[in-house]
Amino acid sequence: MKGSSRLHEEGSEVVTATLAARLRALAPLTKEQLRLLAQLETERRELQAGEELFAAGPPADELFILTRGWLILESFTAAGTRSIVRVHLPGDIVDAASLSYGSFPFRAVARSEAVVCPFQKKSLVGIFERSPRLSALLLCLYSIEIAEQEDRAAVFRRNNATAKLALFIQQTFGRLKLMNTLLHDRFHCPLNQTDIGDATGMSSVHVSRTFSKLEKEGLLERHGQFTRIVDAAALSELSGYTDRHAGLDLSWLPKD
Amino acid sequence: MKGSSRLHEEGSEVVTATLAARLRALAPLTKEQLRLLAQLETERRELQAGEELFAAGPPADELFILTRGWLILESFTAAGTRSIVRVHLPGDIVDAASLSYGSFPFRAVARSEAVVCPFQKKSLVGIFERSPRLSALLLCLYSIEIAEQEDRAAVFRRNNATAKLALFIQQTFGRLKLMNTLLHDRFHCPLNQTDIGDATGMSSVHVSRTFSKLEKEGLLERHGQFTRIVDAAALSELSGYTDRHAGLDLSWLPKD
DNA sequence: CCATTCCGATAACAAGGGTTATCGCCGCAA
DNA sequence: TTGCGGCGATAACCCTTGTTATCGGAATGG
Repeated sequence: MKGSSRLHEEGSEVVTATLAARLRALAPLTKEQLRLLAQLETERRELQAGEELFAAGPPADELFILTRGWLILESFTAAGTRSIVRVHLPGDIVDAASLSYGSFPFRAVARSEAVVCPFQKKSLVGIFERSPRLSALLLCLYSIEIAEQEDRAAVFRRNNATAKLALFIQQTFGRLKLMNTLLHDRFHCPLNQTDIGDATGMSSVHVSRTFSKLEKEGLLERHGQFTRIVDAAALSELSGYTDRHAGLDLSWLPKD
Repeated sequence: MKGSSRLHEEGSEVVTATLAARLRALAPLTKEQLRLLAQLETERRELQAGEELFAAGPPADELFILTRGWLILESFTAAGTRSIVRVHLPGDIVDAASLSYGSFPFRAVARSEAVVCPFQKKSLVGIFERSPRLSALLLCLYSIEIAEQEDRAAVFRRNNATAKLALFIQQTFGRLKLMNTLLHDRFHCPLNQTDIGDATGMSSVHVSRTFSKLEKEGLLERHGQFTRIVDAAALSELSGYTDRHAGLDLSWLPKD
């Protein structure tokens, strides 16, 4: 039993997804289009939990597709307070916004064992030149990102810890479920309560309080790093969560 | 003097910009590319202050480019609390994220006299098919949007009213300055303190308190709806503001 | 000219959540 | 086995901010 981690004992699955898979989940793609996307994912780099992918500052001429594991984007104030800007899951382009910038504004750190595929920004040109459909789909991916970010900002504006935590759980779980025919209604999260606090804008103490409250009220159950959503409807009520991967209209996409 | 509004007396300029102007500010465009963009801005619709552009819910097969005035995007919780998700200025695609969605998630309301150019989502196909460069630039526009939204979320996470207000002022002023060879260091904002509160996640009372504090400390001055930034450096220190329209790297863009 | 409405300033009070500290559990290494 | 470090739970205290209410000025309309 020594070699098998508790993770596998409890039935976790390895979370894996490519960008191609993510886009194909949005709309059908031809073999040629998949081939174009595959060119972005030829290189491969493995990261250990805690390893830094990039620091804030250095010039950014490449981007990374996260294909396995969890990765966070963090920023620090002058005073040293950390804020987790984004929790990345497989299929994400890491720090998608840095596409336009000369240097990375945030630091990226793996929170579990992870795999990324680095590619040159320049390689995107091939996609823009050869496939209007993929160009449009990329824009859709970015616009979904904006929508989710707007949802987060909307909840963060009102200072309600319960809503913040509920939204975090729903969004994270929703995105895991998207790429993964998942483990029932239960998911594994390698972030500790301090991380979750920095991601939701609350102290770790209050994350603990709020988690306990939600559990006591029967909305969820926890077992170590695993969370089971018991009453999704009630959670959504609290957070105002809407699944931004549903309700899409991509009928206008170009064919090729 | 009866007909001339106080606005003009104090030297406000009419804030106007097209999407073409916005993109051209990012990177040089050919006449042909400008022509393609102009096709999105052929229709035109005027709005009065307070007029609704669209409600939350109805099907969305068209998008709007705001070319003049101020417009806000608002959402309401079940309890009736309002949150202003986004303040739109000329050159913006209104609710850019709704590109991918079948219906509008938010309500859009003009906050001053405004002009929008409606266009069908389908018309974007022409751009994707004919200009890789414009396709890429659109993606850049969206990624800048994400970056600004991330900045907002980062500040909203830490509950610091001063930082929230400072960031709001800096981001808004920065974007006005971008499209507008502006009025010195002073700008006009048609939003009242309740609006600003709903946009920054604070009560109108606290907006008032915080504004007064910033003024007393000599970081800014107010005269009616006009605000003059006195100490931009100090404001940035408070909010951690960085201008997301600076530091761009678009060297990788396709030529055509 | 007065009534009404909108808005910003201010005060008093309440509360949600941050801060700090302590404790206990668990896994891991010497 | 012991010691150490990371993590979550819990308690006490306090501060920032929300809430409610009142007031006064400015603009608007009859």
